[in-house]
Amino acid sequence: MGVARSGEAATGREPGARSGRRDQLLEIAAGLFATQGYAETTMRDIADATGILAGSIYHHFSSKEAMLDELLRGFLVDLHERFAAAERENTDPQETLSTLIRISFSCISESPHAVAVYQNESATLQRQEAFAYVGDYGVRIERIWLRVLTAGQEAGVVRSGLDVKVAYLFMRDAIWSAVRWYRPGGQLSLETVADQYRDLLYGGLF
Amino acid sequence: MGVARSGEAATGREPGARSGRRDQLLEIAAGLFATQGYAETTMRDIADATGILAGSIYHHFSSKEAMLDELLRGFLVDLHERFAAAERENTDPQETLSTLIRISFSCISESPHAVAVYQNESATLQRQEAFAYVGDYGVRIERIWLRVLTAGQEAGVVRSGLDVKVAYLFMRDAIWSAVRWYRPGGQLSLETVADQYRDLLYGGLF
Amino acid sequence: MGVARSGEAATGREPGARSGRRDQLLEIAAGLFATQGYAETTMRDIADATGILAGSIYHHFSSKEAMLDELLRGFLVDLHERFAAAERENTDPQETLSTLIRISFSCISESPHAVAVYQNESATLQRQEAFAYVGDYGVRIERIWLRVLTAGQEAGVVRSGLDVKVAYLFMRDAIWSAVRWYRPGGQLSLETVADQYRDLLYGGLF
Amino acid sequence: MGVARSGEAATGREPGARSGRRDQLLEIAAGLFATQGYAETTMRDIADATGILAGSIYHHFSSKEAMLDELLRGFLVDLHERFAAAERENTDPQETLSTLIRISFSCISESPHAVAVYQNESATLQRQEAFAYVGDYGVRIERIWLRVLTAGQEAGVVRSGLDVKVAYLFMRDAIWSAVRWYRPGGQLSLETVADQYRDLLYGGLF
DNA sequence: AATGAATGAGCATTCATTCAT
DNA sequence: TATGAATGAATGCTCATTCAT
Repeated sequence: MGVARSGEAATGREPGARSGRRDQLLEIAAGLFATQGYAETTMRDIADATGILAGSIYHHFSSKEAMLDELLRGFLVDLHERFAAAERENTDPQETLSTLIRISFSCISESPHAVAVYQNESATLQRQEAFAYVGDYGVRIERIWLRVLTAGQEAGVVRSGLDVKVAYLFMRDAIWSAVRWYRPGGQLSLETVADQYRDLLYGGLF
Repeated sequence: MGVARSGEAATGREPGARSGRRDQLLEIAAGLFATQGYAETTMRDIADATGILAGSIYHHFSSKEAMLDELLRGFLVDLHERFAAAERENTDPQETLSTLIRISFSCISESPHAVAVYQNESATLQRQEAFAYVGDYGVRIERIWLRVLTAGQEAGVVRSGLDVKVAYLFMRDAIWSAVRWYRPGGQLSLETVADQYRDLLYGGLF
Repeated sequence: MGVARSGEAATGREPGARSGRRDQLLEIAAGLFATQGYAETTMRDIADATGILAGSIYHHFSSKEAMLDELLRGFLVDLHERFAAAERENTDPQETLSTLIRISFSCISESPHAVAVYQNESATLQRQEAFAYVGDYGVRIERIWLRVLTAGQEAGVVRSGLDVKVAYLFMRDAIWSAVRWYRPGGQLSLETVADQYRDLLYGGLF
Repeated sequence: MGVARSGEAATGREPGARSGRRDQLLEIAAGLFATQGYAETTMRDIADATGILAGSIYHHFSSKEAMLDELLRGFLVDLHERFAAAERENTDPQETLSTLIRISFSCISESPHAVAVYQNESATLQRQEAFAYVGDYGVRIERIWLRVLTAGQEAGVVRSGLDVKVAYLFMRDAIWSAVRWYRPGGQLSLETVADQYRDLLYGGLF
């Protein structure tokens, strides 16, 4: 978009804009993958939306799968890191849980496309060897949540009758599914949704 | 459909198995659509799994789309009817809500494939004219839940601070998403899950 | 045409109605071949129009090609016989020519479907070994016309400057093409058309 | 179309050959459509004859129908324009008629494939919405001929007893059908045929 | 005679990918 | 970097034909 090609100061690209086309392609692809589905999105769709020809994408990405991989891996690495940091830096289970929920909604807000793609495609993807890491990260993230929930139960702040695994799945699905209907700029602000969700979860959990 | 041909008793076909191939095909297709995705499932996949040739499917269904249509329409008509009946026959909002939740889990138990397909494909499908009814039924079902939640709020049993629309989406997503991970015959019985979900929702709602 | 198969008497079928379904099928097929084209007409089209299932046609005809064959062969045998008789029974070239033209229009009137099929498909068909006879009859018929035209030229009634081959093709195409636009029961009666054509041809020929 | 790429002179491409493959494909397709029929010609036939794979055709044409459309539209637009110009630029009816006939034979000589396809497929095509223009051009062309014939009748050079519509159909069919048997380089030159046809028509008309 | 299920070959079309320019 | 022509495998679908009932 508006890439000044002629010479661009002899590749003296300003930091932050980095490899323009590459980022642009990945962003556009993410949007299409999220709304149409990965399989339903063709390289031509991506190319058309970017204003180049399909074959030219291969100068930036080795395959369509590589685009999906980069998108998901970036998202999962970041998400896991943020969750892990939250667990590391907090001691109070209830506080930690609040942070995990807040991080989740931040992600929906910041990378809705990646979240949607993860929601829609991860089940199918995990069966492919190349995307086994998607399942791995899912497990690692689940373990964090389970540890926090268990700690909460031991601290007596989370209901003792609860199966923490069920509670985790319940929370995970409720929260992440919001990406499917949440439209930024719509009637509801993400904060409002996040607050209501927290109340609903807390009322049920504690 | 369900034509009882003379001699059916003679061939010892149990009632319910009815028009063999057609039902078999739809069931197999449903399973594949649910696990691989509609677009990712080829007519050959379905045919192979059934033990016939791809072209032969067209003796029973006019197109791949027709199979999806029959699957979704049957599911939605039935689901809507059960929800509508629950609203019609109950007066107490909390009781009604319990029934709606119970029906939802029944559906997940009885037609997991249809539920999964609906979960995974409805967003994409609604943009197609031929599947506009998918969105229509979604709206009708939402209205039922919203009426029940509002009635609950007016009766003072549902928290007054709650945005019923947000609460509905929260419940809907949490419940229906269970189809993605629930495996019949696994560690958790559906009843256990349903009970825990009801408790989590009630704790949050009331 | 009108082949009396053994057993016809046994079934007590009134003469003239003969083997009902078979004739009916061939007639319906002829109509469809004529209007949609042979390749574009499916066995299902024919079956639907007849009120039976496609597979059932094979109780009457061994193949789709067999239907076309029977249609064309019957037409060509009959046409050739009539032309040959006209040549045999007439002595005056101009009289004979008139008869040939009259026979042609009779055919268009009596078997418009067969004429149309012959017009539309003969070129493609002649390349197939099984339909080589179509070309053969074409040649035989052409020879009759050429003999009559040559006799007319020798008798001094047909213009001497004329290349009889060109004249024949001119006449043949003009006359038979009428089947493409002539609609019985329309504004023009076949007689009117035939008269005008004869005048146009005579004016040009003599 | 006709994009003069830099280096075209360098590659020594003669002007008129222009965008090689596309033109080549359309020409080859035209030949196959004309001799085998449109429906009977497969994309593989065209691709094989061109020396590429069937799928590659779609790089140049969006569909098989698009090829037919381009062929017919180009032919009809050109033919109509030439007929219209002839009517516009001539005052004497007999002279105009001569020109129309001459133009027709020119077309047969220059674009025999397009003429043949039009002859063979137009009847079937007109029923399809996308090819309605084929019928429209047919009507427009007919109107030109009818106006000229009528003017000739009023000027007293065309026989008064003639139904001009019948005369037109007679002429049209006789002339255009020649494409079916005329082979350039055969015994008869097109000029010879055209001359004989003109004489035959004039003898009949005037 | 007719049905209806099935076959197997073929068709137009799509699409990720490659590569010379 | 980008183009555009080409590939080759796959996809949904059609259709003449067969055959047990």
